[in-house]
Amino acid sequence: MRQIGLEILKDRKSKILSAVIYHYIKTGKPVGSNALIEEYNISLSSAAVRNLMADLEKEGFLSHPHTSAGRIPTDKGYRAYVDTLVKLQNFAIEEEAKLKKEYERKHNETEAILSETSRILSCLSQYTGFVVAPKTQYDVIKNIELVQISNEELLVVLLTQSGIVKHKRVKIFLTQVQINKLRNFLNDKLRGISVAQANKRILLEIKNFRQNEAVILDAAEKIGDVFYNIQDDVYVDGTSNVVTVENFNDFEPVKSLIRFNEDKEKFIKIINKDFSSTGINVKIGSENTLAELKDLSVVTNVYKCDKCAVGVLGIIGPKRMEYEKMMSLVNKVSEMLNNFFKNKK
Amino acid sequence: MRQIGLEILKDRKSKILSAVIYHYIKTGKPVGSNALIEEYNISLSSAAVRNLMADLEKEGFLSHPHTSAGRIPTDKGYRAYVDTLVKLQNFAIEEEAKLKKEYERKHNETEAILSETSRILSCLSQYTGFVVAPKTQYDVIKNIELVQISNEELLVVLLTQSGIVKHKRVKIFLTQVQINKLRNFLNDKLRGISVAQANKRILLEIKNFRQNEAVILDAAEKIGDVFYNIQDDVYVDGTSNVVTVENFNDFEPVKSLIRFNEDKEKFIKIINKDFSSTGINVKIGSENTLAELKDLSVVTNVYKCDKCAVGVLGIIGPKRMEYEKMMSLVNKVSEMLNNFFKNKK
DNA sequence: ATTAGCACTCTTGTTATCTAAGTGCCAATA
DNA sequence: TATTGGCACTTAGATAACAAGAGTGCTAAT
Repeated sequence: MRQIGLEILKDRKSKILSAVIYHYIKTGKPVGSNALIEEYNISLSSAAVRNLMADLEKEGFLSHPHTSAGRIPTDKGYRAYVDTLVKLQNFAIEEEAKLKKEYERKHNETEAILSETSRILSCLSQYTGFVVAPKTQYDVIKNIELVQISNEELLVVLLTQSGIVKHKRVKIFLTQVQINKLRNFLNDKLRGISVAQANKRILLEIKNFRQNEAVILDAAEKIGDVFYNIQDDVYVDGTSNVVTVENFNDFEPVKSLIRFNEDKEKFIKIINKDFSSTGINVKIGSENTLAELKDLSVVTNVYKCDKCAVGVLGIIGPKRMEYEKMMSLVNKVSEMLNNFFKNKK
Repeated sequence: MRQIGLEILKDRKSKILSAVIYHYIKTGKPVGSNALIEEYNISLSSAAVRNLMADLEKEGFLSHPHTSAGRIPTDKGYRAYVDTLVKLQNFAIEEEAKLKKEYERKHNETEAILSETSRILSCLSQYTGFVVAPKTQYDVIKNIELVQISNEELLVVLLTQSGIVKHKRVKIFLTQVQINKLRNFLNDKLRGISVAQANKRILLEIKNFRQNEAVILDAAEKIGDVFYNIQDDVYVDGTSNVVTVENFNDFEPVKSLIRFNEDKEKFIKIINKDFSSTGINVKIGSENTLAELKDLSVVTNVYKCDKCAVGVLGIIGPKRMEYEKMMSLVNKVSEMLNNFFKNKK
């Protein structure tokens, strides 16, 4: 982890850096020395400020679009800003109340809550909001239901602790009596354990239960495979918010963002890989492993369900975002989602 | 319905119109009189062509970006082109084979097929492809499964003829014995009828079955409500394809297209309203009721499942699209989806 | 009816010029 | 020695002038 603290940035310098970034985020235009001393009470001459900015540029925190332009932050600059200069804001009381109400309104369907949460994130941030569903692999099995839907296909319906319902067809044919036996067997043996463990457990139990009908055990084995191939969902909202001339002036970053959004599988993989550490997580521009995100910043947090199954939520926006606000927002919303799942138990 | 046939366009004129639109679609630049006589074998002078183009402009088929520019088609021009001048092309044999293979590969999960179909549409068109799932209201009930998931919530799982699985939580608590009775009751009475009729049928049957336990009948009534509020799904792919400088040079149409895609409910409503007539359907620019689509063209066709439950599929692209190709594509893909559902029965 | 020819219009690209913003550096200063 | 005022220098961006090119509309001739 990079450690760029106030320690190594002399006090005055860090004040300049902070002011430059703050101002750039507000205006989107390169910040000159005069603009700085006018708008922030800096008791220095413009020349002194220029010297300091030149230093900050040498150290890699700021850069120059061209010789005669003001300074703009580099990714390293944003990073220092986020690491040391940002304080989480308190939420406006009205907004928090509004949020709470939203969650109380429809509290039954987990999927609806997740989708609503991504909408809330996008609305309040004015950027792209997303919620990756609790990782099914770490989720706990609550119930398994079986329905014969044709003479060659059985529908397996899985309900997890976090309230998510998944279903999959499997090539199996059984009589009603056999289905009942299998259902009891599966629920008996798998209820309460994680989805990831399910397959192993089935194989284990099959060994112990040789007295059961072979057909049923074969079917159980087949169903075991289902648990490996469960695709998690992701809810994305507000992509159009990011599409503005203000944020970008050519189509490429926009295109790649949309493409990223459309490829759910990739989305989930990347998000889970890069953003699964606990606590608020910020990746700025090139810090993102994915080329599609190199002109964007991502702010995330994990949320927990039953202390083990976890999901990730967050926002994606331009690098020039109000980090304080966004981090506070993501923090608050993940808290609320935690609460939702806590009450669910 | 507009009727702009060859009847009212004198033969030579319609040839000019056709050539102008064809050329504009290819190049994207206003078409001048010289370009026309050079590239298409028109045995007229440029002046004569100019006169004809002036006529076509007066009649509203062409327009002028500015005095000294060539002509571009109006929406009315495109309409005439599509209505009278387009012939469906045959599909390249390799492409058709590729398509067929795709459908044979994964033929079990209906949802997967629909999602795959939207991907195929987007890939082959290079625009946005979409598939609206078969209208659940017109779909036929195949099976209803019930799972008590807590001491206040019952999960209702609905499987339809077209292979789509829907689930919803309902505030009901029953014993296992009661659940079994209710399940039998529901499947007995509802299997084979359409989702739209389900609620009415339940109410009817409740009257006839007063001997049953009141708790169960109350639950059945509650479940009846579920059938009213089923949200259909829509699968969209390739939105990023439409986002190019070639198609647009400002962000607004792109933004509104993305926003439209994100609001599934609105999407489905509009598509169902405007595109549910059978046969290939084309709406050009301002012919779309939705402002978001006024700079785009939409090509759709319906697909049938079991002769009654129907869905819509199609593509959304710039007005300047190759209509022949797109209409042929949509036609072919809807045919294949029809086949998929026919084999399913 | 069709065409050749020409004046006219408008876009596009190029070049030159000017202005404003902002830097970098240096000599003066407290 | 740290800070400051001053000044030369650089660059983007705006504006205007100009030429070239494309294409039209109209008219007179065929």
